[in-house]
Amino acid sequence: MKNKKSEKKKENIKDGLRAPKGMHDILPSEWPWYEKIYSVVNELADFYNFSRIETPILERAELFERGVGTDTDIVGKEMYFVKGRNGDKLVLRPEMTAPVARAYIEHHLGRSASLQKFFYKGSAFRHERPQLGRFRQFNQAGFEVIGGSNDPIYDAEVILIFQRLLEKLKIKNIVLKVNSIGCKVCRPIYKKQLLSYYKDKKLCPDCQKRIKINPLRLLDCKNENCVKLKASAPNFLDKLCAACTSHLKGVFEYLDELKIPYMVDNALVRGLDYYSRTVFEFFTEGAGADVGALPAGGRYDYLIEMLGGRMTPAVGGAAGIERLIAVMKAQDVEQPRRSAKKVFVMHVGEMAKKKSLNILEKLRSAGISATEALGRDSLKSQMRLADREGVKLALIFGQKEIFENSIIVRDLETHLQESVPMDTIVEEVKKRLARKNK
RNA sequence: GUGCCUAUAGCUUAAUGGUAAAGCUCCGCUCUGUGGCAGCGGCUAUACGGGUUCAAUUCCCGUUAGGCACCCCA
Repeated sequence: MKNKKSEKKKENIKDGLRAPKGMHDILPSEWPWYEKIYSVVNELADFYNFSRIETPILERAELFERGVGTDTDIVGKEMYFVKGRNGDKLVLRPEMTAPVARAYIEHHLGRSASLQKFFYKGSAFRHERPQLGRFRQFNQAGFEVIGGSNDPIYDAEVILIFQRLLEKLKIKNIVLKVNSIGCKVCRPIYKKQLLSYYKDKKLCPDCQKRIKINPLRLLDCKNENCVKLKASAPNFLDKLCAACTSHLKGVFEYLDELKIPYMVDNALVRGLDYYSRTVFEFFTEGAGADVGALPAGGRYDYLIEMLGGRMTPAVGGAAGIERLIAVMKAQDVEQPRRSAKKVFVMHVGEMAKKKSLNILEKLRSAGISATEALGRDSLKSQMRLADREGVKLALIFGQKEIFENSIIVRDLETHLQESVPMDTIVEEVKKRLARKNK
């Protein structure tokens, strides 16, 4: 029925050799989206004076166990383990804040300046079921402010940067949710109150787990019954200690000053152990893909200490690149385009083909990005390709031009062409390219 | 990890219990002297395994992969 060849082919490609689940090739057609986002991130980092930091993709498992917490899903069930030859327990980083904190301690970065601002871009890995805007390998860009004081103005600054990021990417219908999850003084007290409130209530199976692991999570259960219970549960915002209350108030004041709209959401609870006080998440509302949290983050005043450093206040957040792209696509943000080559060198005949190599190099060394189709001999097909790529100028070179030591410069937009001396080619091309930009 | 849905060419889609059609793309030619077009020709598919059947791409089961929701999160 079927030939053996095709069966063999199938086994190889369709089964064994595809990319691992939840991990994707970023193909040339996708790169303009990434590049657009990264260029905005770089620009913001520059404007707001954040310096780039890059940490290894592998870290010791212990870093996340201590920093993020073994009870969290991320660390408890989603880490990829990598065996070191010497028995080291390494993991693919599931997030980037703990590694940055580790680097901060390890290199005594707090010594060179009391306040440090970092940004990073890179992949993180979590073994979870892939979904819209959620992958096992995903890319994040984050901003962290470490050291200095715990002034709420830094919380506001981090939020501001992500607000600007979303604006610059033309993402609409942004909703910013802000909450405080207290500090080590008031959180335990609140947890106790929450537990005693829920103690004899009937909970959904999920919440029965939550109450053991992270009682704060009870507040964002979607189960109908649990939602009802929540209504009369104690509200953390009423129970914050004085210091946390005034800190949160400070954040609100700065956000007001910056005219950044936000809503207080006392059900907003971040999953990682290191957060304290301010937590925030951006969402999109209504039209557009619901891909969960967009940029999100919060304050983590205890993390550095938990990792063995000295008590150091810090606040930061991260954005998932793939989620931003998913939302941009869903909201019909215009696809960023790879900038087209401006100049196409065309040849007619063998001799011209050979000589056009030098013409190309001459242009390139003058800083002009030039392309060609030296594999095609028909001028028509070269023109067709140039047209498809949106090239501005065609330089046509054949027998006649070799003889005259000239070259034809054709403007593919105006359809006008003229023959110019070969020696002036760089100037002529520059002149014409500049003309377009006025 | 739990649940639901899906699987036909590179892409998008069609059809059928009797092995498949089209558009776009790609390749070649017309075409070594002028582009967006055209003409002609070409490559490539029923995810995998099993079952029912004279016959399965079609019906059933399993696997795998993908999608979506939950959980959680960027």
